[in-house]
Formats: sequence, structure tokens, C-alpha cells
Amino acid sequence: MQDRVIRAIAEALDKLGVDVDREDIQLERPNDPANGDLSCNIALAAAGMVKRNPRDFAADIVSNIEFSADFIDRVEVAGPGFINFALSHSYLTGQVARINREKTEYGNLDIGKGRKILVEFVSANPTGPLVLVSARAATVGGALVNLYRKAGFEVESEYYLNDAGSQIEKLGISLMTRFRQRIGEEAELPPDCYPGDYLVELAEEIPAGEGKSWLELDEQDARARFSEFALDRVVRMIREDLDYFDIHFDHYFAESQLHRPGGEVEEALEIMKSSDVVYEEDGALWFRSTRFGDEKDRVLLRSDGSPTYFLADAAYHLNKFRRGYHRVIDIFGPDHHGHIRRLEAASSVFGAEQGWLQVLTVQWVRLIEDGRQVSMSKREGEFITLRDLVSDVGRDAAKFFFLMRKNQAHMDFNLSLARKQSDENPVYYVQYAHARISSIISFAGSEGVDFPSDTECVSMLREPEEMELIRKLVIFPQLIEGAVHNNDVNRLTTYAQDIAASFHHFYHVCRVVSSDRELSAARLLLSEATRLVLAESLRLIGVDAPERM
RNA sequence: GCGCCCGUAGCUCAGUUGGAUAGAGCGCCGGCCUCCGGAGCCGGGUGCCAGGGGUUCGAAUCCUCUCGGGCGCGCCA
Repeated sequence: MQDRVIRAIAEALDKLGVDVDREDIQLERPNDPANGDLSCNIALAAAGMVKRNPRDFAADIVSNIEFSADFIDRVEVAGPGFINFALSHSYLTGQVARINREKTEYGNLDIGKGRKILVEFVSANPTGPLVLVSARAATVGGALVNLYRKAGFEVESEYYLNDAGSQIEKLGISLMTRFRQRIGEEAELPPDCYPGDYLVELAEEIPAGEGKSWLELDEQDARARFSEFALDRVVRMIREDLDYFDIHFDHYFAESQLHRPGGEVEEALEIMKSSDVVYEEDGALWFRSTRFGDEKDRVLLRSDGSPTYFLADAAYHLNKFRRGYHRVIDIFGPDHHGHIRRLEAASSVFGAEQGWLQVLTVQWVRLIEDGRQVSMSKREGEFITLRDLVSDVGRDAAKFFFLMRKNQAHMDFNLSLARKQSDENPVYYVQYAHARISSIISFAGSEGVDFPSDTECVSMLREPEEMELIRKLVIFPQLIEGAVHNNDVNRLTTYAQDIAASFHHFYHVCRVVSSDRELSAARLLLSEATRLVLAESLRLIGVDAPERM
């Protein structure tokens, strides 16, 4: 739709002998409907170049522009020199028929052209249950995956499992301590270990005989046994949490595999050495990341020769790069934003182009109840978890609320509001619209009004509320495009609320099922088109679209 | 001190990658069910868009400085 308009403007400019890049011709949607459906500012933007008054220039463009009447029925100059286009009635109503035809494929785009991308998210350390930030990241990541798929990318989702390194050792020590306590030994949890109750529970699950036999091994082997046991259970717990939240990953990528002999850790090191971006100092090996805009250089190998967390992370990105993704998106928590530069630096050493790695950050979530902040830690070492939140407010409300904010903004999560199963809660507002439409459609069927095989009847739609609704349904593909382009999944929630509101307005003014059979058929098609767009928006967000509630 | 993020209505936040008169939800007040779902609709807003400067036809949006809040700044992960 936009392409057609841009082409027509470009042709008009050609006729006037004005040379403008097609890229520079941009369309937008005016907020005031009096200004039409699409607006172009090219006359304003190019007035300086052609040394003309923008309004006169715009008028010249308008008089040279050509459209078929079934697409655009009005083109006019307005304000300081905007060129405004009003879509024709037959084009708009025709879109209602189109949505009914394309169904869930409406809004599918081909900007991905089947290229592969990877979205890595959550990736919380497997040392305990998932907490709130992870829930937010899971929601954003899940929606992003859906969105990119809709835009024509081949998308894979991945969870990076830090199953190596010191925190796993501490996890083992923590569990070992809990086990000792369980069998009546004197044992105290060392500092820096994990004090959460879940480890006490895990210690109960270890068969007593087996646990005791582990304790008889030498210190290091004993720890390893407990670590292994803890890791297995905690990972299982995390997967269950994600399952419960209905977020699924194509891959779980274990850090430990990077450390295998000849693995990516070694390779990444070799590449860096041969790229002349490393140096030795104080017995350690450093990456000269400042050369790529990082604040300081980073250690790759400690003076005892062991690899840092960063080296493994870099190696992980080398692995991703070799897997041939067109683009890789990482979603980081607020405490990791300092890692962005160094990973971009490492990626470019491995040969990735600028922009290959896109890192999004999600910010902390504060819970608010009755206007006051809820303390995030229940007791020492126990934080409010994803599971706590979901069992409190429900999956749909949690996801919807997370996506009402842009991901890089801090958010106050209004628990009292999210819990309410009433009109005040925006999730139910949107879901209610979907349920209501479903109900109307089945009512229509019971009254003998069915979907017509011939969709000509849509031309009968002409009430202002009908047209307002149609205009909003028509922008769905552009909404998807903008959301993908900016990695802005939160636009979908705003849009869904907007569609729901427009439907309710329509519903209160226009009776769908009436004695006028043709009009009823037309409104049934409009209702179904709305339902399809709502359901699809909710699907992308990861929220159910119920037929009854 | 340095870096990143944030600052928009009483509260929580949108704001279409620089556009025309800045929007929604919550809260508060008042209306609307003999009729397809009242979890709905209609009406009620004096916002120095944190503040100063700049860029241009045009700024909540871009640049710069200041103020306020969050998070980072380890041979931890």
C-alpha cells in the first residue's frame, strides 16, 4: 500500500524533473483523520533543495500525481506543505475481505527473506529458580522470536547455560553443606554460597547412601558429584518454570562444551592472537578491546592460565558466528550491559559485520502492591520468582504487563491491578474483546447469518466507527514492520488495546446481526477480521485469545 | 569520577525511527442494560514532555550542558 503511494510520488517528481532518492520519500500516518490516511513531507524536505516555497512545490507534485480512483480518492496539500492522501472507501473495505481471506497470514512480511537469526535470552545462571527479571526477559524474547518469524525470518531461540565455572562449584558446595546438615553433621554454609531453601529441598532428594558415598571421596570429587546433581536438578527446575510460563527454547547451549579440547575457547584465543589484539601483562593475557571502543582492556586468561568468563562468552559468540546466522540478538539483564562493548569487539575480531550482534537490555522490575513497593526478597537468599508471580497474577497478565513497557525502561509492576479479573485490567480488556467477537460470531450463526462466499457486501460498511476500525486493522502489517525494525515488541500491546477499544466503539453503535442480511454479512466479516488481528497480536505476545471467559 | 538506561497528567506508562491540536490505563465524579457478552460504552484534563542552550520550515523525539533516579565499572559470573 505504501509502496504504491511512494511510487506515484516518485513518478510525479520525475515529471517535474526533480531528482529525489526513493528512500527519502517517507510516509506517515497523521493523528488527525482530517489529514487523510497517509501523509508525505517530501515537499517540505526537498523545498530547500529546489529552492521553492514548500506549499507551491507540493501543489505541483499533486497536480502531476496519478492514482486509480479505487485506491486513493483525495490528494491535497495541507498545513506548511504536507501532501495528504485519503484511501478510497473501496480500498479500505476491500481490506476487510482480504483479512478474511489471508486469516492468520495477514500481516506476514517478507523482510526476513528466510534469513536465519538467533535470539538468545534468559540464560540465567543455573544456580536457582528464575526470578522476575528473567520472567521479563523470557517474555520479551519469546515475543521477539514470534515477531521475527512473522516478518519472514527463520528464527531459533537459545538459552546459554553457564554450567562451568566458579558459581557451579559454589552451588555444589552449598548442596553438600545442606546434605551434611540433613544427615546430622555440623556444617555451616560458607560465605558467597547459595542460601536458598530450594537447596535444602534438593538435599532431601539425594539418596542418603549415595550422598554419603560422595562425601567419602576426596574433596574435589565430592564437590563435583554434588555440583553435578545440583546442576541437573536446577536446570530441570528452570525448564519447568519456563514451561509453566509457556516459553520454549530450540536449544540449550552448554558453556562446558566450549571448553572441550580444540573447542571454541581455544579457537577464539588463537584467532585473537593471530589478529594481533592481545598482549601479556602481569602474567595474564589481555584483549585490547579499547581499540574497539571498550572502556578498558579485558583479561582472557588469568595469570594461572584459566580462561575468564568473558573468554568463554566470546567463544560462544564465535560459535554463533560460525553457525551462519544473518543476525544474532542477545537479551541482557540490567547487570550485564557493561558486556555489550566487549562482545561486539570480540565479534568483529571473528569477522562479524557491524550490526550482526544486537544486544537488547531489559531493566529491573519492581513489584508494587496497594501503592507500595513489595520487598523482593522473602528472606535471606530467597527472591520472588517467576513461579511466584505467575501463580499470583496468571501467565497472561504477567506477559501482557511486561510488554506494556519498552524493555529498556525500568518498570513498576502493579500486582494489585494485574491480579484483578475485571475491567480495570488491560489484559482482560483485550481478551474480552476477543471473547465477545467469538460470541457474536456464534450468535450470528445461530440466527442464520453465515460468512458470505461473495465478499462484495463489505462495500456496505460506511459508519464512522466501522471505518475507524478498518483503518486500524489496515495498519497491522506496518505495525509489524516497525516493531521488527526497532525490536520493539511492546508496540503490540498498545496496538491490541487500540483495536479492542475500536471494536467496542463499533459494537455499541452498530448492530452486527440484524434483519438486513447483507449488512449483517458485511459486519460479520468486519468482526471476524478484527478477531483475526486481535488473536494474531495476542499470539505474538504469547497471550491466549479466549473464545469464552 | 567514568559508562549505559530512565525522567511525559495525581500514579503507572504509550507516543509510529523529526511532523500538524502530546495520548491511554488506574484513581476520582456523573450518566447508559425490554436489544448480538455491562470484564462494555458515553461525558468530565490549566501536562513549563525534569531544566537551560543548540540544530531547522518543524523537537517529547536529534546534539550539548545541568539536575534527579537506577545499574554497571574484578585476573567473579
